[in-house]
Amino acid sequence: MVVREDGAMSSRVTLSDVASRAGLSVTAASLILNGRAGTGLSEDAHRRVFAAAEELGYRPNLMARGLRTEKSLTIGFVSDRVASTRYAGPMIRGALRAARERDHTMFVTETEGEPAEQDRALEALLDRRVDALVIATVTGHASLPERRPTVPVVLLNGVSPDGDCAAVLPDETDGARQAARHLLDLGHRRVHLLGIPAESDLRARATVQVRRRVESLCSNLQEGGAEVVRVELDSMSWDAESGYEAAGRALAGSAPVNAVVALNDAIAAGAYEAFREARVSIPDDVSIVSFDDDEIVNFLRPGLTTVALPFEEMGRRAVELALSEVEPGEYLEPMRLQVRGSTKRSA
Amino acid sequence: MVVREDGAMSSRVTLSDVASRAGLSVTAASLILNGRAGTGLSEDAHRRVFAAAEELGYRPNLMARGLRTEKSLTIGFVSDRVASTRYAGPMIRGALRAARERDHTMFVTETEGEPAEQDRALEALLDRRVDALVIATVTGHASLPERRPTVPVVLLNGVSPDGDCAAVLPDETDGARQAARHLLDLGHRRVHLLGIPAESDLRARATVQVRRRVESLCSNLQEGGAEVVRVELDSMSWDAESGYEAAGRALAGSAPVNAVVALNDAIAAGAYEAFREARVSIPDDVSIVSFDDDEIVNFLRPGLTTVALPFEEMGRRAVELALSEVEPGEYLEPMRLQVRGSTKRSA
DNA sequence: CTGTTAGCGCTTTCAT
DNA sequence: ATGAAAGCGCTAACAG
Repeated sequence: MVVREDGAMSSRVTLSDVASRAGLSVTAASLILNGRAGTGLSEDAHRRVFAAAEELGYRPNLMARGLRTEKSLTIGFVSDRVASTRYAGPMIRGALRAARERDHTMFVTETEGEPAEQDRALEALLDRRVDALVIATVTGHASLPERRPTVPVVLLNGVSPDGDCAAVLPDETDGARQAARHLLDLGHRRVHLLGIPAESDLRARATVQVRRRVESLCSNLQEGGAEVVRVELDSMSWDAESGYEAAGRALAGSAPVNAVVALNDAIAAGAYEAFREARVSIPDDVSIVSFDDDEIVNFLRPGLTTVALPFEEMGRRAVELALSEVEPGEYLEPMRLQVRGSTKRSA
Repeated sequence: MVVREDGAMSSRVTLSDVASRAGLSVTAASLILNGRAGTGLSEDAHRRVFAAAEELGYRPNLMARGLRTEKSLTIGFVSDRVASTRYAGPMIRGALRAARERDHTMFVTETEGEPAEQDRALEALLDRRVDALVIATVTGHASLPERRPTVPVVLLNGVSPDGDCAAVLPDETDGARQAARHLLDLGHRRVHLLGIPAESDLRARATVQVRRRVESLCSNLQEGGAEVVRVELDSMSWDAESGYEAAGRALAGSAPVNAVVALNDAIAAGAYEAFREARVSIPDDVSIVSFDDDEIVNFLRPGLTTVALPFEEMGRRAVELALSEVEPGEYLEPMRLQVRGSTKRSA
């Protein structure tokens, strides 16, 4: 078929090349290279096969193997905009690490939020016989295709409408508890919540993550005896612009602003700006804690105390669960409070 | 083999299922579904095959096809830390889009800068018979394995030591020219360069991109009749911290600071902070232009005028080149000056 | 202890 | 105008 032994015209070394060089059948070579136990093949045969494989630089053709074994050693990672946003990196990194540790390679696709794109992506992945699927979302709203894939599926940072799918989520309830506890421990008894969605939005549009964050924040602060001042946002988007605006409104309000929980880091960044302009010092005049531990906090002075989203661990977890064909249900990953310079004991 | 026709126990619909339902041979079914021209198969046969495929929900097994055709319709994307950094998103996104348009699915791997990891990743990808490889770097230093892969390879944002490989790079020379031109056009005749590497570093450690950026900046400014003040960084890293420090040093220097080029956005962000503290107004007292158009510029006020790195286009380009088996050489992607509020006509 | 044989699902000559 | 048969590279019964 192909001129071998000297590289000339050789396309790629195949198992039968190894076998013939070792003077054995392909079967024997296969058994030995796959370390199959209980096949009484001689020590010598082992040596010869390994030597031949080594010398020839043999590498198995995983498409061929997969065709036979029904295992491709690949996993599919489908995301809405994960590859694009700041949040994305850590999720993908965690997933990649977990996949690599298990000798799997990961396909990454991005659907840009289009459900039709998601269907296409899933088809493409299934056509390539991925062993498992991770469906990630940054918006928090996951959707599954009508016809359920035949391979294990794990949702990453989102829940399925029907909930009959494994879903990896941050433990927002506990994360928010930590934020509340932190301010209470510092002696604060009045807390402005920056970026609370309107009640109607909270019920209708907010993700379950946000809902839990808000609820846990309120209940923990109130139980701790603190007054809670809700400051809603003008726009629905949690960005620096609206954080700036909301903080300004808070300062103009009747209740003095001494402690603030920003619903995410971008809002906090905007609030920093507003406080600076108003000559309100962080943390002397006001303590501020927020959520995410976004990369942008590196640009804030003083350092922002924030509850980190455990995206990397989540990504890793999702792959682990997917490859172990786990049962449906929620898998919560702990959030961790990062204490930095923006919070201080109440005067 | 498998009970079909009613879904019970069926693993997945195969081409022979389609063929038998259409009352034809697999050959015919294959020919028809692949739209092979010149095979005089009847109109009716076509109809029956398409109908059968549709009804059964047939999807080809791409591993099987690939085994036969030696084409996997996949491409491998190997990166040092692309999936983790802010720069990464756009590169991956561009690559993903280009791949999708060409019906390819993309494997993504991350080597975390370890050469050994890169070798492992390349092996894994080659074992899965990717049709092409894109090797991306954010550090700008690409390295290729000893034994060159047999599939087309394109370097993304890096050059190979030996240069005998296609490489996609930003057109730094022209980007820097635009930045210089912009300040000159605004009437500035003294420009502080923030973040210039020391001469020795520039020669030894800097990437070709940085070298071109610096050289083009200097030569264009000088040709335009401007005085150039080089402000080096304390540390080698281009971050906000060192930008802050360097800007402070510039202000303390003898030459008044009226126009600044920061070598990247992070440095610019640090400079913003230093200027603010020194009560130096941007853009009234000082104009500032930088490079990258990083996401962080969203948090800066006034908006930062910056020369955008065309990462998305570069990612797209790399995939396009890889799939068209292009020749070695440099492929430059144009950079674009984004004018925002940080630059103003010289007083 | 080792080899023969039969596929995995697909494409592709080559016959008919 | 259609089908039989071979084979991509691998694994896994089943015989010797």
